[in-house]
Amino acid sequence: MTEQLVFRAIADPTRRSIMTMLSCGERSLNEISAHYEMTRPAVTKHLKILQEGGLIRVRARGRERLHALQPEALKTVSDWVSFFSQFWDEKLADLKQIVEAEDD
Amino acid sequence: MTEQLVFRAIADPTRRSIMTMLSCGERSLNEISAHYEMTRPAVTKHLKILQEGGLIRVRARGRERLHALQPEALKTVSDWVSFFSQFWDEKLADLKQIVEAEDD
DNA sequence: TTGACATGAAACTATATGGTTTCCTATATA
DNA sequence: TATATAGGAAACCATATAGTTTCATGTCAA
Repeated sequence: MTEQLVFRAIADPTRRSIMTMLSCGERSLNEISAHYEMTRPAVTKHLKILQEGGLIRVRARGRERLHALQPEALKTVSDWVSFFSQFWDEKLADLKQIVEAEDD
Repeated sequence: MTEQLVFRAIADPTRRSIMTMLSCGERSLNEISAHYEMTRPAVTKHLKILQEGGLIRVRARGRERLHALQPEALKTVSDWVSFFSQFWDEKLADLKQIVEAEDD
């Protein structure tokens, strides 16, 4: 099941931080790893897990690999949380239903 | 940071399954572990991690320990996802802002 | 075309995680 | 009070995870 790959991907704080960074635009591996204490291969592994969860996509530009956010994968998480949100925010749940109905 | 404990708690499929089960009402350890192949001590560990994430609360009733869902802890996740949802669902993000503004 | 640069890959390590078995304690009840 | 029941605790195990170092490969640019 792919759902698990998303939850696994967002479970690590470094990976969530990378996602935030990529929300500003695509970045090369070097640009990303410059922001962390860990080595480049360590960041590469995080990027691979993000990719497996469908949260980023990668494209080559010359010798660089540019990583871009693919936030639609978070719909999986959003939907899962929404089920429980009915227990703490009826209003939000209702509005969400309205919004989703409009998409039909 | 407590945020990490929530993401850690929901990272495991068994724990997410337990949360779904508890959405129907509080359950004792025996009732919960009856639904899984694993042993009782294994379920106990999952419940402890859910508790550390603030996702469930536990109370004693005689020799039983009743576990109840505390879904408000998922607001942490909801807020985090909402930041990214602006990139894939502007309408939902807008409505969410309206809802939250009403709470002031 | 040679060197510098961006990345990939492999081998290794330490710790976290998810599970087990065994035994102990507390409570309810025949 | 003796016994069954609900759960806690400790010791242990296998695998996954997060990191490292070292070396190889492909591409740009002087």
